[in-house]
Amino acid sequence: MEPLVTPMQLKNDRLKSNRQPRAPRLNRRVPVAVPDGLHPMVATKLWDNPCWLSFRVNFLAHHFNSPVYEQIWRDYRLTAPEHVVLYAVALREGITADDVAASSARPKNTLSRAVNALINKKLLLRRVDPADGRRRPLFLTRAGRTLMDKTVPLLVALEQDMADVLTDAEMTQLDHLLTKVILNQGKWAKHIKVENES
Amino acid sequence: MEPLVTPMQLKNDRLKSNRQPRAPRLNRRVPVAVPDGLHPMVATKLWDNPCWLSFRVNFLAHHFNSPVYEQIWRDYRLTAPEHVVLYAVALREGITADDVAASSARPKNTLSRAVNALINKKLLLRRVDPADGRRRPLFLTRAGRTLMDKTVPLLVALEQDMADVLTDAEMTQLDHLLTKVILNQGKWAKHIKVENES
DNA sequence: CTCGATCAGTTCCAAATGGAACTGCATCTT
DNA sequence: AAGATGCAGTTCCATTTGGAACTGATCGAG
Repeated sequence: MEPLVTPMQLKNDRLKSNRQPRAPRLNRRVPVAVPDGLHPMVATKLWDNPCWLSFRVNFLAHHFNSPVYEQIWRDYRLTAPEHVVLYAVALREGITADDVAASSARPKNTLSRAVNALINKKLLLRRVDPADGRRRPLFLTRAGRTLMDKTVPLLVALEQDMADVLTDAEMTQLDHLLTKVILNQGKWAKHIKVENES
Repeated sequence: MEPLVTPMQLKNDRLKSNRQPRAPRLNRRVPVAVPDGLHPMVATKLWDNPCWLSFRVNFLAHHFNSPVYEQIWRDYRLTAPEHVVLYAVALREGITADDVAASSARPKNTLSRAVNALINKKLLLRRVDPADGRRRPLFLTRAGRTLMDKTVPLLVALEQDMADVLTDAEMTQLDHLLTKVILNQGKWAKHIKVENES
């Protein structure tokens, strides 16, 4: 019988983990002050976790997405994939469903359904490209544009709340570093699929 | 009839977007060299998008998670939530399913299922905390530990491939900035739910 | 003590999801 | 110019998902 850990012990024991991190690449700096409400397991994943980057990025993505899509559903009855489509078209009219798929985290059949739902709701317009009969470029209707004028400020506001602790210089830094990693994608996305079982 | 946009035009037209960004807070620096394979819509979302942070973070999370979980499924027949649980317990034995839920992006019923599946597969052990009969602390079996010794290096390797473009100083910077934003969570997570319709 | 509040974990079930196969149009090859 | 190949988008359907209600145990107020 090994000793069990109660939440209280967890809270105070954070530093003597019974599992040493493997292959740490960074000099991990535990911050001077750990906020009071921080769940001890979140602290573990922040500072006792070999996957420092993927945890941070996943955590932020989740805690940004879920409240946003919850509110967009409550207030405007749009599902997450529907809003993804609408948002992408708002950024660039005339894109196709495939363009949305390529730049988002959803498979194309999910987006196909979302596009059709939005067309039914009269928020989106689908034409046929006269130059290439396979492509169906998408456009916002007036109602769609009006809707985006309400939801986009919401997203921007949450982003700004999130990034608020950062100085302008830090925001620029963060933008720069994340962009650099994303642009490097071509070099890492392939590494993983090597041992195909087929 | 508005003019339609073909993929070729899209590729070359990236800079004269027909939609001006709203409320830009950063001096967005379009990088000197845009990589060749970059999908034009990804470029739009990078540099013509008021939500610079959430896009980057979502993009990275998705392009990290999906290949990793695909491979873990192929090679070890673990679902994503199962691996999430196993990974969390490997970081800290004796946590409960609730601790995993609090530090991950999954609801607790999904994790409850994953825990039971892992127990069936003899990878996880669930005891009862004698000090508090409600808590069921989780531990790895020997097989579970062996499995993690194989999958964790995989995740670490992909992370390192991702972060490879960054210098050590930049990695430290990025770690620091993301951590800062996460620790600020208490201040932004609440802002959104204000207009409850009930 | 006892009763209501709370908490960890599970079950239920309607809905969303996504891999794979399919349709139909366009382009390439010879 | 006909067949092969490729691409955008859709459909099918088994599986997963996750909100909500529930169970069973502990805690805490009076």
